[in-house]
Amino acid sequence: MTNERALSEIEQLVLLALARLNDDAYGVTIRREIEVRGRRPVSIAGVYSCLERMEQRGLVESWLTEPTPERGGRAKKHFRLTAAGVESLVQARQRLDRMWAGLRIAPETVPATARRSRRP
Amino acid sequence: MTNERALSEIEQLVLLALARLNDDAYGVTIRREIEVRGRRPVSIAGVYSCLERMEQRGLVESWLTEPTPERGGRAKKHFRLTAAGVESLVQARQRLDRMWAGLRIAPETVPATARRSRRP
DNA sequence: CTCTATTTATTCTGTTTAGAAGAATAAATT
DNA sequence: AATTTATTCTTCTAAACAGAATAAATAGAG
Repeated sequence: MTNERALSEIEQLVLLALARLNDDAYGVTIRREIEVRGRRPVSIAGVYSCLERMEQRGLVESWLTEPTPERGGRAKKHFRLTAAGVESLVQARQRLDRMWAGLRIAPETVPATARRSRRP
Repeated sequence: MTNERALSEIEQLVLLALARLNDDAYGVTIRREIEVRGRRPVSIAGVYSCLERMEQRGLVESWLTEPTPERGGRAKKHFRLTAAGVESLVQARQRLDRMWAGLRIAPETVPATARRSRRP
């Protein structure tokens, strides 16, 4: 059945980029989305090898599109989420939600000075 | 800018386990927390090497505690978050929040098992 | 019109190291 | 000595990086 292996951080970010980019998701735009919105530097080779890996696992699927009439506008390899990809993305999110649930340090309440925990 | 390296998934989970376990955080309990709450199998060697790595980066700190009067209760190496650890944890969370923001696939709307914790 | 330069996009090569699996070791109690 | 809890060690695979190479398109000089 579906491989239960957890997603690495980059795998999560790539899947999330796919979810946002919709029809415009290919190597370069995926990388840009992660770097701009995620503020997370990532190598282009890392993005591609990650995509290839996830395609083999059935989390994403790809197809070639026609060249576009612009400089360097060669045919692109586009990607989209599969149902399994969406599911494992949601599971990764739920896992983190469970781990965060009830913790005193919450992202919205922490400025830069996190309160030290007291002894119970 | 982002001179700090991003956290891997396991690094995040270990830091979150530390945040919850407070004074009771050491190799075995950290692993258990991740496996039970995170439902994420992780090797014990992975936990320790992750901890060592993060200690060198200043994200956690450790100290040895006294043996306890129970079978196998040898001295344990306890860990706690540093301020830098809290900060990078929060940044990792905020990064994912930004990536998730506004996506139509939301954890609470997708599969049947999604249920927010009751906590007003 | 042709040939080279430039741009966008992907793939390849080599390297480092995170993390898994499992054995080995350490230190406590029974 | 045997058992239990805890940590460390050894070996191995593959994820991710850096950077070069390649591919395919248009632009521009002549």
